[in-house]
Amino acid sequence: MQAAEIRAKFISYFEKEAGHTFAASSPVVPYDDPTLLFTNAGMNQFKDVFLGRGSRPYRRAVNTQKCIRAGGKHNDLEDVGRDVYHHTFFEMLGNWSFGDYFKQEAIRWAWELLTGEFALAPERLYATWFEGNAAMGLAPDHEARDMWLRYLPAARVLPGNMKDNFWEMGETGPCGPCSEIHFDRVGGRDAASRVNSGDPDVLEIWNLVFIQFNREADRSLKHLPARHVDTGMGLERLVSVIQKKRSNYDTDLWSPLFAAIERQTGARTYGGVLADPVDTAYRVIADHVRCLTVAACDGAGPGNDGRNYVLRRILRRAARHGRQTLGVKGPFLHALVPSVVETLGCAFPEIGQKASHAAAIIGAEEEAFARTMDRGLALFDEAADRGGKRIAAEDAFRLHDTFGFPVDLTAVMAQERGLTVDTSGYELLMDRARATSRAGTADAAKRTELPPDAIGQLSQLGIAPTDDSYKYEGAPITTRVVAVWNGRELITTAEAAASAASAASAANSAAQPDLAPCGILTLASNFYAEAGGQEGDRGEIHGASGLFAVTDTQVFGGYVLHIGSGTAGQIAPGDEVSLRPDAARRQMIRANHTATHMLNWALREVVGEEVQQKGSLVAADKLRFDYSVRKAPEPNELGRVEQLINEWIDRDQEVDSATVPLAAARPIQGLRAVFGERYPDPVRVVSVGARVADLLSDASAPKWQAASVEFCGGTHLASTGAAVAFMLLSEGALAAGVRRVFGLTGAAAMASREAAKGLEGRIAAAHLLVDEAALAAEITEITRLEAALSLGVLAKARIAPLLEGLRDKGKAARKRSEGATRVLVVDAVRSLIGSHGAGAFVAFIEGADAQSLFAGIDVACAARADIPVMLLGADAAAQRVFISASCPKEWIARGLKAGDWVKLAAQACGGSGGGKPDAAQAGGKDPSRVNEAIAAAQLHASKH
RNA sequence: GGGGCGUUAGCUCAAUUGGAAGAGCGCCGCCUUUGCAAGGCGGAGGUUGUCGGUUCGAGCCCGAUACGCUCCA
Repeated sequence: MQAAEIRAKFISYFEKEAGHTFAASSPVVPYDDPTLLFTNAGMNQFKDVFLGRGSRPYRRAVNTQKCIRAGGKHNDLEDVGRDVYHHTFFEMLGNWSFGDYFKQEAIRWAWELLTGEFALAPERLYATWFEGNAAMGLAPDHEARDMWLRYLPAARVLPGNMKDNFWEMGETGPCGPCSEIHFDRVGGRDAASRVNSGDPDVLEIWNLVFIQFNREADRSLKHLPARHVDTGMGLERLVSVIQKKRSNYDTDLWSPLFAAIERQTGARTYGGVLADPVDTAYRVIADHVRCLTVAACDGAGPGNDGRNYVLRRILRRAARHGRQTLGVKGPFLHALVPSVVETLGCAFPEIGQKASHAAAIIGAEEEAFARTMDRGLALFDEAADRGGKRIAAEDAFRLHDTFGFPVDLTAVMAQERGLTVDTSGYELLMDRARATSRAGTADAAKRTELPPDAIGQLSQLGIAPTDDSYKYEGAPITTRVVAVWNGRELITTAEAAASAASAASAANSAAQPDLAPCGILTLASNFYAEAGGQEGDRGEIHGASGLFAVTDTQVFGGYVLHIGSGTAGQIAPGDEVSLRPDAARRQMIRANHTATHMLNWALREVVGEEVQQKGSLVAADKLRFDYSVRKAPEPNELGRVEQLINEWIDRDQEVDSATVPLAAARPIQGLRAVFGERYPDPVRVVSVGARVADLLSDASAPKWQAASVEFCGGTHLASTGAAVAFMLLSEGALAAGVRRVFGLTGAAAMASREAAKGLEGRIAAAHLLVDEAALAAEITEITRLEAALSLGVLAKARIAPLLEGLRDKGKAARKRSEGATRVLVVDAVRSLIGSHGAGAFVAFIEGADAQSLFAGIDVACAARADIPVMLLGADAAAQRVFISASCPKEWIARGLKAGDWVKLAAQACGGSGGGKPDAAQAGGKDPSRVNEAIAAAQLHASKH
C-alpha cells in the first residue's frame, strides 16, 4: 500500500465510518500562539476548543497535520539521520472528539482501522494504559485497560506511568490519561519488555489521549464536563510498518527524494546503513529539505531569530552535508523541492502552489551560506587538527560569528570526528559579544526618557496627558508649562523650580552642556512627537523670562516631552509659554513623509503586490524605506518608481486625511497597512489621489488601487506639489528578502540633480586633458566627488560607465608615460655600461623614477652579470632620490651585500634603505647630494 | 544601532620580520599529436576596494570610508 493511499484511507475511514469532518492541516507556523515555535501536534489548531474558549461547527474531526519538531520544547533535530524514525518535519494523522465520543469508540476504531483496513498482524500489537499515581491522586485507567482486553491478550496490554501515559498540555489546563499502541516489527516473540524501551523495532505508532481533567492553578485536578479525545499517529512510522520496512526512510515517502538527491549530487545510491556517513547525509538532507519546503510554503524562511534561525540552522546542516559528505559544489537543496511536492503535494495543495517560492527562498539562503562555508570548513579542519580532543571556544565562536556556522552544527561536525566542543567557553564568548553589542547601543541611545514612575507621578498629581491635537497644524500656540523634567526628577511647581538647585539645569543647561538634557511638559502641544518612523519636531519655547531650544520631541504615556536645553533665562512650571516648532524643518519632514507614501505606492505599482513595508524613517534631510521583495529591482524599475512619484508631484494632487472607524477603513481597496501592526480605533487615514470620504463611500472599488491610502499618524503636505521633486538616493539589500531605499525631496533632490549634471560635465571636460599628471589628478578628484556627493541611483548608474571610460583613458596615458620613462632609462644604462670596465657599476640616470630603475637594473645585469650595479635617480621637485642596486653571488661571498650598499649611499643623501643581499632599494631626501651618494657607493664597493 | 571578518589577474586563492605582486583554472597565439582526452612553448591580463597617514620603501602597519559576509541588539 502506497503512503498516499494510507493517508487517504485514514481520513476517509473516519469521515465515512464515523462521521468525522475533515479539518485541513493548519500551517506549520502557528497562528497567534506565542508559546509555540512551530506547530508540533495535530491538536494545536484545536487548543482553543480543549481550553473551552472556542468551538467548531462539528464535534468530530480528522486530518493529517503538518508538524515540525525542531528548536522548541520538542526537538528531534539532533536525532535526525542518526536513527531511522525521528524527523524535523512529519505528518501526524489524528482524529478528535470535542465532547462527543470517548474511550470506547476511540479504541475500537483504532483497532479496527489498524487490523482491518491496514491489515496489521494483531499478534504484533501492544497497548498501554495509565497505571495511576497515588501521590497525584490519580486512579488507574481500568476503563481503557478493559477495553483493550477485548482485543488483546493480557500479556500485551501493559500498564504505564505518568511519563508515558498521562498527557498534560502545560502547567495548567486540560489533561488526562492516554493509551498508546505499539507495534513489533520483528514478530513471533513476546516483545512486551521492549515496549517504550527505545528499541527501534518495537515502536509506538498511535497515541490516544483521553482528556477528562483540568489541571487547576493549585495543582488539583477537576473533572471536565465535556470530555475530549485527541489522537496522533505519525504517518511516516505507520507507512513503514504497513510496508514492512524497518526504517521510515525505506518507504515510498522518501524514495523520490533519495532519487532526486542522487541525481543532484551525483552521490552513490542510498544504502540504508545507519552508521554510514553518506547514508546519514542522505537522510539528513531528505528530512531537512522537506522541513524547509513546508516551512517556506507556510511563510517562514531561514533568518536570524526565533523560528527563522531554527530554519537557518536546519538548512546549513543540510548544506554542509551536501558540501562535505557528498561533495556538491554549489546550491542543490532548492532543486529538491519538486520531489517534496511529489510526495506531499497531493496531501497539502499549498505546497504545490508555492513550490517555486519555496525553492527561491531555499536557493537564496544556500547561496548565502556557500559564500562562507568553504572558509568555515577550512577553519574547522585547522581547529580540529590543532590537537586535543576538543574544538576550542575561540574557534567555535569564530565559526559562528564570522562564518555563520551555528554552534550546534559545529558540534555535529566535531562529533563526526570523535571530538567535542568547548561549549561553555563558547557561551562565555557569546555573552561577552552580546555585552559589547548592548553597550554600544546603550551608549548610542542616550536619549532623554520619562521613566514609568514619573508618568505615574503625573497622573497622581492630576495632570492629564498632553493635548496634542495641534500637532498637525504646527502653527505657534500659547499654553502653560505643567512640569519640567531635569533628567532625574519632575519639578511641578514654580517654588520647587526656584529653590531646587537642579532647576537651574532645567532652564539654563546651555551654560553647563554636560548636564543631561531636560524636558518641558505643557498643557497642550503643537510639536509632533516621534512616532510611526517620523522624527520628533524641533523648535523653541518662549516664556516671559526664558527661552528653551527643543532638539527632540518624544511622547511617553500620552505626555509630550519637549526635549532640549534652556538658552536664556528660566522657564518654570506655571509659566505661560509660546510653542514654536521649526517650520522649515517641519515642511521638509512633511514632504518626505508624503513622498514615503508615494514611494510605497509606486513600488507596489512597479514591482508588484509582493512589496510589503518593513520599516520606515522620515527625517528632515532624507527618507528611508525598508520593504520586502524577492529580488532586487532592475535599474529601469527604479527609474519608473522615481518617474511615477515625480508625475504625482507635478500633478500637485491633494493629500487628504481623516480619522475614521477602523472597521470602515479596513476594507478600502489597495490600503497599505504594515502587516502585524496594531492600529488604534478610530484610525487616521492618509490618502494621496482620493478623498477619504470618497474612499469610505465605496471602499471596495478597484479604482482606489490607483491612490495611495495608508493608516498613518504623521504630518503630511497639503498637496504633493510642495514636495517639488523626488529622487531615489540609493537602493540596496538590508537582509535576505528585505531591501532598503533612501530618497530625497525638495531642495535636496534638486541640488543632487544639479550635482550629477555638474559631474557629468566635468567628466566630459576631463577627456580633453592631455597631460598625464593632470588627468590622473582630475580622475582622483572626480572619484572623490562621486563618492562624496549625494547622487541619485539613476545618476550613479549613468555616471559609472562614463567614469570607467575616463579611467581607461587615464590608465592608457599612465602606461604611455611609464613606458617612455622606462625606454629612456634602459637606453641610458645600455650606453653607459657598454664602455664600463671592471669593478662595480654606479650610475646616475637623468629622469628615472623608482619603478623605471628596476628595468635599468635588469638591463645592466643582463649585460654584465659579473659585477654589482647601482642606479640612482632624482626628483628635484619632490626632494627625493631613488636608489636601486643588485649584487652577484660572487660579490656577496666577498662581503658586498646590496642591502648594506644602498643604505650607505642613501645615508649620504639624507635617507635610508634596505633589502636583500642580492637586490635592494633605498631613497634619499636631498637630491643636491647625489654626487656624495655615488662617491660613497663607489668607495664602499672598491673595498671588496 | 553595535561587534567580528573579508575585499589582490576574468574565476579560485598565495605572498616569511614592510624590501622588484605570484600559482592554478580560464583567455589569446604558436608548436606537437591526431581516434579522443590532451601535451609543450609563449603571451596578454593588476593604481592589491577608495582616500589619507607612518616609512627611504606599504598588499602587509595606523586612521577614515565604501561594499560584501556574519553575529548580536
